[in-house]
Amino acid sequence: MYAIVDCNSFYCSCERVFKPELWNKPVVVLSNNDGCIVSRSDEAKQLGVKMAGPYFQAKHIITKNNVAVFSSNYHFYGDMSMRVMDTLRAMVGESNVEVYSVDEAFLNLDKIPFDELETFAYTLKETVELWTGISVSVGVAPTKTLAKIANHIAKKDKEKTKCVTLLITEEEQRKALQQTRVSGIWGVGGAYANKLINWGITSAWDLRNMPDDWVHVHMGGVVGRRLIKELRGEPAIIMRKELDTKKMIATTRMFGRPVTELYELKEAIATYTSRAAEKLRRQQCAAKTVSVFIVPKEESHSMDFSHGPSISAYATLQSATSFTQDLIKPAVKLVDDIFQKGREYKKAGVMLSGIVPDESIQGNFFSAESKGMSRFLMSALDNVNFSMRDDIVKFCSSGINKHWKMRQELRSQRHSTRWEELFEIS
DNA sequence: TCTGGGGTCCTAGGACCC
DNA sequence: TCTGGGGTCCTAGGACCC
Repeated sequence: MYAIVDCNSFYCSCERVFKPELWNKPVVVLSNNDGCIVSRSDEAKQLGVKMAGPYFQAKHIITKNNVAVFSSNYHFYGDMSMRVMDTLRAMVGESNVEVYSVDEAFLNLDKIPFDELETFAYTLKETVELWTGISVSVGVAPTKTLAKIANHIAKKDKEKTKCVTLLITEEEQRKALQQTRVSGIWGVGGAYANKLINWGITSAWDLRNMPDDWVHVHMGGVVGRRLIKELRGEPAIIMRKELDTKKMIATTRMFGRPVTELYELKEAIATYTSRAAEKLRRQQCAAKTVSVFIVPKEESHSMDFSHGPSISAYATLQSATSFTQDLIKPAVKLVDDIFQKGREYKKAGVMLSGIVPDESIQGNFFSAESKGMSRFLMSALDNVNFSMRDDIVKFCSSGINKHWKMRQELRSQRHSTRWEELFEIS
């Protein structure tokens, strides 16, 4: 049996932990650049604030109803997430927890006796809330996909379910699948959902009853086969060892205002490259490919928003590296190649790929002897930036003023990760 | 005026090899 | 006259997730 434990309105719940005056009040948290709404409390949902909708469009509802608004505070949320995950590990053992995202984790419950599953699910929920202040919903089922569906049901009617739903018997599963739209299935996104509905397949139950071969042809081959197996209660997506080494590392940001100058674009790219290189070193890896992209601002009058096409270029390095200076140089050069004078840009990003473990880096016959020094410099840099504050030491090419920096006007205090912002009780 | 920032997996097709 | 079959590796692109 699997459980999925999913934090309720995670970012909002984090903000509330240190602000009891917001309990039972509507709260929303914005994405970077204060662009979209990425977390809503139940009260905000009831007011009609849309998930992932642009902030400016919901502003009238927000001011009218006195909704509390926060910019994202990822240091804080990351720390709270760790506390939740540590609690789960303490309860089922480290090897039975798979952290799936910042606010959810799959648990393997094979060791829990069948008739104790329900009690255990409630204990899980209550313990996390008691130890961290974050409320969670728990879904339990024989496969991960069914557990996700159980979790949705638990969240949908909290009064009735008390945030816990089990889909153990075939009867329970049938009912749950019949009331779930195909678009609500984990693994079915917009494209497949539309396709399925056009075929007359509207509920998860309908999909579950389609032949394997049909699903193979129409839903991405083995991916689709796995999906319907899971819906039928046969585990096909197993617990994964935590992926500690990423295969791709990206740092991308919208700008706070449109950018037109080449030097500003270069500063931004240098800054993002530094951040990406830091992530790379944290997982003790090196990268062989650097790609850079910029997105021009464009007039758009269409209803459904989409970013325009991005302009990108990549460079393959002679040998994989994790040194910031060796990555910034090619990255900034790529900006020269793709920049067009006279255009406005709204977003840029850097991606590192071709990632290999650091110890396996092939020596380059022609590279200078300075490698030891670089390594020393990098670890000094990371230590200072980690212990003091981000970016206190940086490369000059990153710029000093950063007029292009994203907006973040409503960020809360980093109560749990910064001494000078510690929560005070008077 | 104003719309995030990360990631993953799979498939198809081309280049290349023997 | 006539030109195979099987494999690997890489990249681009499409789907998905939160």
